Amino acid sequence: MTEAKLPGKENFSEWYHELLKSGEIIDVRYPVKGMCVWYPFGFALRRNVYDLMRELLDPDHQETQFPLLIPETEFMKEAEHIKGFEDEVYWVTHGGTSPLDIKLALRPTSETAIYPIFKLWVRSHADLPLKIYQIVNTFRYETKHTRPLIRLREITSFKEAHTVHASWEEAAEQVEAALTIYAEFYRRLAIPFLFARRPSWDKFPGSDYSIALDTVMPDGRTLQIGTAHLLGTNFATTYGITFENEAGEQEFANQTCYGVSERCIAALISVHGDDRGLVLPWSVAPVQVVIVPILFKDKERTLEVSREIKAKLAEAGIRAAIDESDERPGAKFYKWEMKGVPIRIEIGPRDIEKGVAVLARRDGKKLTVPLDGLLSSIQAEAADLTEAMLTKAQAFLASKVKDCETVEEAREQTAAGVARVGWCGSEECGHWIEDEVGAAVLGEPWRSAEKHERSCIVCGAKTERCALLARQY
RNA sequence: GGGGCCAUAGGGUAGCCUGGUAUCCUACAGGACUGGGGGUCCUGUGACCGGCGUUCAAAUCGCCGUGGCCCCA
Repeated sequence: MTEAKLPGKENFSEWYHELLKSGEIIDVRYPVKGMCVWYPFGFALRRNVYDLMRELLDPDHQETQFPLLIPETEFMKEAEHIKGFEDEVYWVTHGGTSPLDIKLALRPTSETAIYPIFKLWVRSHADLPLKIYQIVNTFRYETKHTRPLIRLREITSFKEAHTVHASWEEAAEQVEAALTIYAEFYRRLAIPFLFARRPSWDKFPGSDYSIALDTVMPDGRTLQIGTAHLLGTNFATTYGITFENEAGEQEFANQTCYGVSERCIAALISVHGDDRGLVLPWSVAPVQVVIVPILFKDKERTLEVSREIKAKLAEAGIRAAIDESDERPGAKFYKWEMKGVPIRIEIGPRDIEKGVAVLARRDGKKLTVPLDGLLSSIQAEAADLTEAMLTKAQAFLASKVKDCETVEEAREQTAAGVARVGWCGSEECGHWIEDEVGAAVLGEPWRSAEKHERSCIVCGAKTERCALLARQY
């Protein structure tokens, strides 16, 4: 079944590409640059992950969907926003053979599709706050190298939320609420990350400020896996989103937007995977338990017991599968390990005689458990496994972030990790750092408790501020 | 933005320099024996990225396109 072994994870790029294929996540062979196909198994994983996202958003947001095409006239309204995206927009210029009067953009993100409608939906303070989200595909004509799930021309799974508020302060609170939701989302996926306030030159075009979540990939480069933007009244002014306040006056609304894309899946795969393949958290694994019957002697009896176990697990809401194929047991073990299944149950004639089963965790631990306590054993091991994954991932991230005092040190550190350096916060010093260190300024840590006196690595000014530096995907 | 490498069955490859019959592994299909960590044997299916050019003849040489990977900024 599963063919070639994976290259070692230390060879990250090769490992990642091979795993997408062998783990049946993404088929990269679609003949358009930067556009990939979800295998059914990968799509099942995607669905579970996005169901989790919905679960977290739905209490306070409404899901919706806006069109893919945006008329040029709307798209071109917000000057700063256009500047940020115009080089990477796909345009629809023809309907059949007739040129269109007004070109249509394939959304690179949906602000300019949504906000003209927000203008209609928002009339009075009673309509606020308005909080919606959609999970859609977006298109960006990337000129750099595309990478499956990481840098795409068609982003297939962009979860974007858009909110409207009466005041700037309330919008800023919403940004914090969004970050809290994302933190919980990634906690459940056992993916640790860093919050950073993006530097002014890297904020979302048209925003007041942007907060990002970055995780650290196995090679030490960072991956942005979520952003939240305080838009203030910038777009509201452009699109005329006003509301009547309690005093009866028309006022511009304050807005936020925040998004997560399938990069969350890239992170999931990269952070947890090992040399044997995917390692998926229990909460989102398409197959949580695989039962491998050991078929010799009384095959029918073994299959019968296996099916009973599967039925019992399914009844408890566990996604279980039996591998009844004609492979040898060893081949099945490798196959399902490649697919990241958290728990495997081996059951053969000898176990049935003794009333037990062998339970093997994806992290290698193996134990024999009695059949009548199987369900609770699985639940306990699943919880422990998830905890172990998070602990391991956190330790890795912690090992990849270091305080640096000098440019040389920072340069060395960012070769395979994240450097934290004193930074006065000026744009001039920021650019200097990027040039000299040869890494990007991710921004200033956000929600970080620890503050202490430093000096700017460039100008030497005393400051409590600092910057996170890294090579980015 | 700059530079390099590459494209041969579903996947991985040999052949290309020096033009002529496409190699091996794996996967897949059928069968037999097997079965607690990638089984064995038999039989079979399946490929030269696209276009143009050079040539008696192109996987091989040239040009263009498309797609992929890596490095640097």
